[in-house]
Amino acid sequence: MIIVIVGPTGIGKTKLSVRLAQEFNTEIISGDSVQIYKGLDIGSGKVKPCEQEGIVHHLLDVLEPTENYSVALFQKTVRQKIAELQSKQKTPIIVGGTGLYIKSVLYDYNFEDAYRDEEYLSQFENLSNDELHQILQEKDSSASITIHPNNRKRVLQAISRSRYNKVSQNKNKDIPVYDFVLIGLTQERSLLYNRINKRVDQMINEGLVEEVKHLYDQNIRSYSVSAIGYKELYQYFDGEITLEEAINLIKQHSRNLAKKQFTFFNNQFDCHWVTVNNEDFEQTVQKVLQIINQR
RNA sequence: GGGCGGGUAGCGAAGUGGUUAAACGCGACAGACUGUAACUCUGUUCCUUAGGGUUCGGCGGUUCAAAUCCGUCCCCUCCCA
Repeated sequence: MIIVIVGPTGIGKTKLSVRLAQEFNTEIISGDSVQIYKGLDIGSGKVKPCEQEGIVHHLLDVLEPTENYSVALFQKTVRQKIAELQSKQKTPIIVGGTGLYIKSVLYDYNFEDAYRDEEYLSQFENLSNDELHQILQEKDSSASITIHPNNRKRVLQAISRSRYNKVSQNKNKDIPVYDFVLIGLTQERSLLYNRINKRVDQMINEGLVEEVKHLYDQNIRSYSVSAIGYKELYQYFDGEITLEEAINLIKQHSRNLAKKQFTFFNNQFDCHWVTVNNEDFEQTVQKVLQIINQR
């Protein structure tokens, strides 16, 4: 069995996962697309060494900020980690907020044959969104239904994919490939938003500005630093906005992210939702343990 | 006290007599989701018992018709005293 913890940013996934890992004497696999990067610590909400309680954490700090990451890579490495842990008779705990990444591990997503072929796609450069969508409809009608014509990036991606897969892969997205318990942490929206705002202030106090300055000074302009907490401070260092504006934007973008995460987990997963009790976190832990032990 | 500019939906901001609750942006809410997913994209957003009803600082007026014209009062920015 695999234990999976999902939920919006700032809800307490990290804290819960460490407690569970202690309880089950196991290790944690991060399901986060930003914490994978070295040097993006405070802003990504990465577990601090002092919070780890000696628990082994996988998939943190494995990429340089200049490297690219992808769902396919995530799926591959996490599936390897799962196999490793299971061969040691350990229950893998996957924790994170990147919905698609986690879903691609647990369900039958196949990335093997399909990748974005820029050279092939270059021939479509001058076509309009609607023309592109028309092409997709011919190549993969089921994909064309879920992708809006204006979503050019995904339309192109799907066209590229259809080159290698005659039949759309979308139909496999709800076929599980593991035995897992899926716990979703939740909380009243206004409470969570409050927590998020405070957490951002805390990040600033812990030295987020310095952390980002360090990346900025190395002239890192890769995709990694377009993450929330980084892109806003880059704007500040570029002199486009004030520090105060940057902080407010980080808060707002974090709230927007939490909202989007709720949407994904609510509609793409069938979670056991657990409402987090901030005053008595142990109560939350017990609720989660109860759900896991019912399996 | 005098002069200028201005007060438009949660906020910002178009509109300056007549296809219209009022462009657009932001925010908020809801949603889609197989390769940058902390991405990309979509819908709704005055009230409504869905028949309608009330809006563009307040009040009054002109007009068949006003956010748009006139009068008056209130508030704000800037300038002169």
